[in-house]
Amino acid sequence: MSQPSPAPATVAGRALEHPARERIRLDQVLQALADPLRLSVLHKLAAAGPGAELSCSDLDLPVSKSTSTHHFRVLREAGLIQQVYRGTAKMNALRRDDLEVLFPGLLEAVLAAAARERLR
Amino acid sequence: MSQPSPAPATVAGRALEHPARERIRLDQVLQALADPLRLSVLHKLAAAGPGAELSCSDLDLPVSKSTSTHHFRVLREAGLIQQVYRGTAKMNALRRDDLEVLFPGLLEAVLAAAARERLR
DNA sequence: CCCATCATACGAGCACCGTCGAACTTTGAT
DNA sequence: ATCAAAGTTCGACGGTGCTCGTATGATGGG
Repeated sequence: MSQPSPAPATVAGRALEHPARERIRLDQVLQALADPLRLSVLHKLAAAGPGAELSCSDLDLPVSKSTSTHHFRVLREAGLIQQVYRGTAKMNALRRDDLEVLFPGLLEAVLAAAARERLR
Repeated sequence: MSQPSPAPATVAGRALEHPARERIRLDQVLQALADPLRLSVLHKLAAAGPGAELSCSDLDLPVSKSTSTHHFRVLREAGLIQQVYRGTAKMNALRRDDLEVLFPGLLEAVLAAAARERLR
């Protein structure tokens, strides 16, 4: 039953818990969005193009590593990003499709709003 | 004791502080949205039609009066709602236009997302 | 094999948030 | 003038969130 990892070939690391699409909760998503640091992570991921993968250190947050880990976990558990181990690095990607199916236009609107505010 | 309140001519009550459109901050908006209770307030206001005014008690939140006051203030200070005294009641209305100018599609997307999740 | 690198876990501190009850103010009606 | 209704203010309490430092674990290269 609970032995689902017959070594997924692609990646050697430990598994990371992601909420299935149907389990993504709006409250959690909004909560995750309501932090400037996390918003900046989403912006950078979006700006890197669709399907782009950036490592945690690539994103270069102005906080300690433990704090960084904390924010990435919040984003992952809210269902906003997908994380995958690649060597010693952990790669992050936006869950654009899942979010678009669940809450059409939401991510776009928020990112656009952030971009717009940046230009004031 | 301090202020005899020189009668603002428009309406009998004293004035309430609202952020001007240009002073509305996205972080504050998202923070305000990230609470189920406040989200439900916005939903009810939106459902009441454009320009609709509902009193605080009309919205009938499942919390004490002081808590209710707190949430309405958060919404007002974030720039999401406009409040006006009308007799003993305080009327609330969505700031649709201002929000649409600042962050096009954002409010719609959030409300639609909430509605969609309600149907799961 | 050892080590540097990337990230996690844990505990702690601190601030903020959501909640309440009680006392008060303002307004309109009896 | 008195009273009831609608909100506000205040202080308090508990929970949660953001932050850090230190110690720990996994990975890949020399």
